[in-house]
Amino acid sequence: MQGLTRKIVGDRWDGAFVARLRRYIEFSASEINDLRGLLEVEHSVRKRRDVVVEGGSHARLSFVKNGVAARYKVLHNGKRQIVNIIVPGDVIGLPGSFLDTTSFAVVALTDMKLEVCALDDYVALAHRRPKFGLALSWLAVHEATTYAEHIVDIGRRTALERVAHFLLEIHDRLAAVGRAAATEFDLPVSQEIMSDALGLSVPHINRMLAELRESGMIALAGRHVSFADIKRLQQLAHFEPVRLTRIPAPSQPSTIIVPKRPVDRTTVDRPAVGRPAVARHVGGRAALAN
Amino acid sequence: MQGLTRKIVGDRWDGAFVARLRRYIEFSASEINDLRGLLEVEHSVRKRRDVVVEGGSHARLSFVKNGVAARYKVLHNGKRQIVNIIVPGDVIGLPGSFLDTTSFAVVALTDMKLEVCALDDYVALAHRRPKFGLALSWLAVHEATTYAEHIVDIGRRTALERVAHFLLEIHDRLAAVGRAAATEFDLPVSQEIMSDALGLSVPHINRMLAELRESGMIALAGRHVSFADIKRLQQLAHFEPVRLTRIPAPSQPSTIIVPKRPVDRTTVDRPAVGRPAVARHVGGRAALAN
DNA sequence: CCAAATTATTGATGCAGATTAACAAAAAAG
DNA sequence: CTTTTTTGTTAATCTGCATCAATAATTTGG
Repeated sequence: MQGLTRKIVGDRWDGAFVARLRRYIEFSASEINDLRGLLEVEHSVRKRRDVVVEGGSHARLSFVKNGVAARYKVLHNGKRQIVNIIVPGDVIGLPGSFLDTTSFAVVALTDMKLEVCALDDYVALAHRRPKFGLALSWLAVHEATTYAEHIVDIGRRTALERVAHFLLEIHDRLAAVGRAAATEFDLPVSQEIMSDALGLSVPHINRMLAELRESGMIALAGRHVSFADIKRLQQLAHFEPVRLTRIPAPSQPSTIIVPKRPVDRTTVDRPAVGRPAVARHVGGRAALAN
Repeated sequence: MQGLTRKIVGDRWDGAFVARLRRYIEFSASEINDLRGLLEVEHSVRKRRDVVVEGGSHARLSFVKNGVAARYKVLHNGKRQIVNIIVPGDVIGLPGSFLDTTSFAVVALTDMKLEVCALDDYVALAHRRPKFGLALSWLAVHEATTYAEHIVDIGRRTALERVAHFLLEIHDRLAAVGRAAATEFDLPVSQEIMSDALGLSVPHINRMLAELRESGMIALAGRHVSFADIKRLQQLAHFEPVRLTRIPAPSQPSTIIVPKRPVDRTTVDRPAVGRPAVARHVGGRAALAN
């Protein structure tokens, strides 16, 4: 299973996390340096342990250098729902550190290495360097988008589609940080984790994986997954990777007060797509942007 | 149905949206004024129309002054999943304006009034006034948290629990912007919308509502809902409102470079809660924060 | 105020996926 | 290398909710 740990990028001190921020906006060496000043020395979390992100004034952000975790919630009926799988380059503490009544937990699925930073310090940095505040916004929006995709997954996809979508998403996110090859990767989670992430039972996950194998879309060897027919798989799963725009550069660098903008032929209110976007049982194809 | 429109706060020009930002951090009059400078004149969207939020350089943020909308995605199999119900004080365009491949749509469920602002302008403002960048982060984190709750809802709650949770959540969010009384409100959505939000069929939504009524937890008159036994309802739904911390004030106002922090007895790695947090079929109770 | 469209309600039938229960195969631990 | 623990696999049975269908009540719009 250590094919998973194939170290490619992100193991240098400023690896995965800085790379992640640079996906949204460029940072100068001195800016990166300021951020570095906030980071505590590297932390380790062992497999199966909880990653703690206390709220209040002890809130922190943890940047994952290495390893995989799951953010989850347990209901009183004993059922657990995993909300997101966390991979290198992701940030832990994004919902958690901001919540009064703290309600999601994170458990390490493998041994992990983290860079930890006090939220207060990060906010102070953002006051001096606004780009960091914006970068945090983009990070949070990215997170929200991933969650939105998961809602669609669980709410409206069949079991087979869900499993296919899960494989494609995890692969895509690992590949984005150099942890996966083009059409194959080591799945970093057990079927039990998948079941709690997808709202399905373990036996059924197993059957769906078997079905994907039998129908020739994937090949499985232990936890090593290869996409034998990625096109068909993507089509089945209705998969579309999440890609954010970059943070726009400010048109006029600063200080000038922008005048009130005139009304242009804007946004809002338009004929929609022919029929009632809210059709009774079915719906047509999707409408527009958001 | 116009009990819904009981105008309390949020109808003055700087109503719901500014109030929303102030939930996270205090703004001075001059700061608010800068924001005001970016807003285009008020826009209207008619019921059933799509709210357009184009991507790329035409991206915009729309602040809901009035009315209700739904953010959704339609799959190729024709099924629609509503990801979130949008109420006054919410922002439209948070995922949408940041996505390259634009994949979520927003439809107005009632007539709406919006304040629209170009994303580029907002970002430029955030460069001058870092607080706005941070406020956007908090807004996005709030959004992400709501979505996370929806994942749990759809993934692990029974149909009855889901409907109960939906009612409580919408009520809580409406009450937060002065659009609902303490234990009653006008449900701003049809059962069909609920069905697409909760991943259930319309007939089943109907049956679950009937069951909640018969068991004495709610009373229904058309779309007017009263919580007859809110305690029991909350318990059934395992409901916990989303409450974010406020943005911490910077300890040293600015410019001073914060020195590298020493390692304190930190976060991470701890015995977890007794047994394997990842138990086979069930799970124990929740563990820690995030 | 009437016609058309949308929304709510109720019932009968079927299936996707849960549940339970073994057992096999791998990892981990010693 | 052996024991223990975790993970994977398969099968039999049961059920929650979808689906389909039809009708009643509302709302909207001309």
